[in-house]
Amino acid sequence: MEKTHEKYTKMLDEKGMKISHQRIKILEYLANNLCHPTADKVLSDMKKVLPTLSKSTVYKTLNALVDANLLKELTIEDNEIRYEYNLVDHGHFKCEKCGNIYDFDLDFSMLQSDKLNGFKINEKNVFFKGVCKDCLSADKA
Amino acid sequence: MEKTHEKYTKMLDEKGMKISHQRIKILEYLANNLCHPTADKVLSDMKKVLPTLSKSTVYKTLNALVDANLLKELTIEDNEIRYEYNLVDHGHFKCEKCGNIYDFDLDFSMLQSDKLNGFKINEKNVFFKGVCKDCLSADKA
DNA sequence: TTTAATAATCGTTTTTATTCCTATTTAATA
DNA sequence: TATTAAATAGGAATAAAAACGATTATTAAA
Ligand SMILES: [Mn+2]
Ligand SMILES: [Mn+2]
Ligand SMILES: [Zn+2]
Ligand SMILES: [Zn+2]
Repeated sequence: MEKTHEKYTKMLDEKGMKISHQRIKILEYLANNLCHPTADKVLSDMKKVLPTLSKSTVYKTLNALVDANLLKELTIEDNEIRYEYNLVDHGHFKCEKCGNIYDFDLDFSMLQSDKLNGFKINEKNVFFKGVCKDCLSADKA
Repeated sequence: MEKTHEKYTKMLDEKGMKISHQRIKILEYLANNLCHPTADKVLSDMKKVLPTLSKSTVYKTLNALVDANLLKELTIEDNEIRYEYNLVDHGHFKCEKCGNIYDFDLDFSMLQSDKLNGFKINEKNVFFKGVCKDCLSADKA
């Protein structure tokens, strides 16, 4: 219990962030929930454990963790920001039926264009939309 | 004048959409403004020509044109939907300094992953973020 | 351990993009 | 031209995210 918290305490500390109970718990939540949750899902799930946790703290903390490069922000749909703990480059697939977001590996070095010569590229994003395997086979039945 | 409108009238007609002055003008605007404008920019620019044009008409029309596959929707940032007339697959680069969005060509057939075998892919999106050439050279000065 | 300074949290309010509502107007068609 | 069905205008409603300010927690020094 204390042991696992030490990990997140250290992560926050290394980024020069003040250690708070909420920050440790939110970071731990993201590490254990790799489903790309929205701020709202983070809040509603964590209220069960931290009943006094506020919406504004969740938003502010998630943004702070993104700024510190401890989390990444995903904008697949326009109406929701999603967060993820996995910082390794990978692509995303969102199923239009079930709404699940799937990770997939991709060689990001292949993604280049002569038109961007002289540009400083800080971030590469790849996302697909469609229907996932499970939903396709469910349709046949 | 009439001649150019015939083009957009035909495009709407072929999709089974009712022809209206607003729809023709909005489609024409998107064709002539390949800068990936937001609904708000479409409205404010077009108010100069159509002063009675309403917000709700712009939103409803843009959505209808996307549904009819006459426009494509871009979600690069979470807080704004952008629209574009160019339906050919291409990547996008958003400059974090000036906010400009640049198009670039890319071989989309290269984008695949074994993990997505059996998935139905309807849409592929690629966007980068960083600093554009112009902003970089402006920084040196 | 106490204290003081600083930063985070909470609860609320504000902002803003988008959608919804409906009376009125416009377009399609017979 | 008259009928009908759909689109528009204008404003109200919605909801995610950010801003605000009082309170509380964290940190580091006394
Ligand atoms: Mn992911
Ligand atoms: Mn484009
Ligand atoms: Zn699915
Ligand atoms: Zn720039």
